[in-house]
Amino acid sequence: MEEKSVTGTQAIDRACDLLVRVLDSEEPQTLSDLVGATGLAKGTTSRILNALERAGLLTRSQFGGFEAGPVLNQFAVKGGAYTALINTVSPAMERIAAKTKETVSLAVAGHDGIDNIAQVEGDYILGSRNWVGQSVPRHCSAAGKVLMALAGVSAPQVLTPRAPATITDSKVLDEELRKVRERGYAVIRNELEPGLVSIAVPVLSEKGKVIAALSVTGPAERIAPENESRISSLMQRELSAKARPQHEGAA
Amino acid sequence: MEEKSVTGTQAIDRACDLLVRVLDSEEPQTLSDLVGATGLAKGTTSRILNALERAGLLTRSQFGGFEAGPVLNQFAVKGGAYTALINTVSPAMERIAAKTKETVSLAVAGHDGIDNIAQVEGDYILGSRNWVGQSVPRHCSAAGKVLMALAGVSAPQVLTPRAPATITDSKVLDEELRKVRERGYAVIRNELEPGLVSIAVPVLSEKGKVIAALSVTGPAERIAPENESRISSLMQRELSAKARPQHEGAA
DNA sequence: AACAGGTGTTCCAAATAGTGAAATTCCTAT
DNA sequence: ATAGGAATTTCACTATTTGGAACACCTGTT
Repeated sequence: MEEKSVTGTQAIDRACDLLVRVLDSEEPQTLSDLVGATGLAKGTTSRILNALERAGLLTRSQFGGFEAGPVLNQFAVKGGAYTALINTVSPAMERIAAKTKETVSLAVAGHDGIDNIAQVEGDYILGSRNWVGQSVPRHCSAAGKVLMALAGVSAPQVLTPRAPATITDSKVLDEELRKVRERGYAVIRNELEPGLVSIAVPVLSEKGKVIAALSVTGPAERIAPENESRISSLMQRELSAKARPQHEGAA
Repeated sequence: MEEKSVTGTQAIDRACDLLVRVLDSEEPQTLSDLVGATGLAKGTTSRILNALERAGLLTRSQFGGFEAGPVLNQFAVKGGAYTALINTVSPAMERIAAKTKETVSLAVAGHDGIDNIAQVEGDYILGSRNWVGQSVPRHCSAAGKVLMALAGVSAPQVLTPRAPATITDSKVLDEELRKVRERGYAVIRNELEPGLVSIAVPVLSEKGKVIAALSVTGPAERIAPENESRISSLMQRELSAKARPQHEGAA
């Protein structure tokens, strides 16, 4: 029940799997954790982890267990590929957060799901917590719908339910994506978590390609269906204002 | 001419090598680049790169060539392991930069060399450029000397010359490290680049372990040998002031 | 001190899985 | 259309990885 038979890389696939597991977990992963999670033989796992450590990709935490190694931490301080995008969009995010008082997030299509790469908190106490560095499924996030509808991101194979209203039928999802293309924005309501509403609009590159999605997230009680359109317009307006130098309204 | 015969991981070692090469280069690396650099067969290289791409560790740049993939970029926005350290030390770095007007850098022992993880620019125009995310050899950097002398970091196998005064004899290096332990700080002068002087002091964890090195770097013309001791004391003072709340001298 | 209990590493024969040279496909430019 | 370069796939061979079990290594316990 895996991919479509790719050969010649068993060992490397296993190594990658282990590496990614370690990177995706908050806690250092011990050998036994990883053996349990992957089902690999203990000896094999040990050998692979040592190879990854030797390459500087992993390191042993002083409390036991493996975590990201010097090469990756060094890569992280360089900033990664998303920095430019984040810097461009964050002024708009600040303005939207100031006006809506809700949490504003920026997301891109990740390897398996939607990756949240930046977030600005709103004023309300009841808001979404910081989920930068986390992934959510494509079919039950507003950003995911935008990226599937407008950026050619493919739909997940299986539409796993996450909340009462999660779309689990691919026909329904197709229709939903059609609506997103029509309106230019996407909404989720009780689809990811009960009571959670999120509205997302596309972020365009200079060449007009959809490269990311910007979303406003808050509780259903504060974001009524009749406000969805207003909020999405606000986001689009602030996004397209990003290029302009700040000389509006002053004097 | 490699390591001491580690077996059972040829494929993984090759994959790691390719991955690290891509991460360490600024430019996307094409298949042929990597074939040339590693000497692997074209088919093998292609297969490995595809496996790394499948895992989300690499991705194909739109201009051709491989670069860091979504999994690693996602890891990078989370911040990596050095963030806490950088946040703790940066106030001291700011103060030192303000007082010395020279560039101040924070470095840790990386996988192969000394990794620069943070930097504060001084006022002078003639200063070191931003080298965050870059590595320098242990034996010809002040931070490297500090970490070798006081943090148990091992000396490089071969002491490659980099500048007129680079230490290339391991006896001399041992003696130099003894001096570093005695004084509590390290200096390089024409050892990394002609005309470049750097003074480094250890950064301690709460438990008193040396975990990083802080250095001041500038041209030989501005940093005379008789000032080395003064500058190192200044750094140590500002570093140890880091814990104190700011209630000194006010009112 | 000796002993569990748990964690990580090394050994080894067996055969699976990776290798590389060459052929093929895929582009892009002319 | 066609040539040229770059990446991928093929395939027979065997070098390389594999996994179970034995071994070492701690850390806390009686």
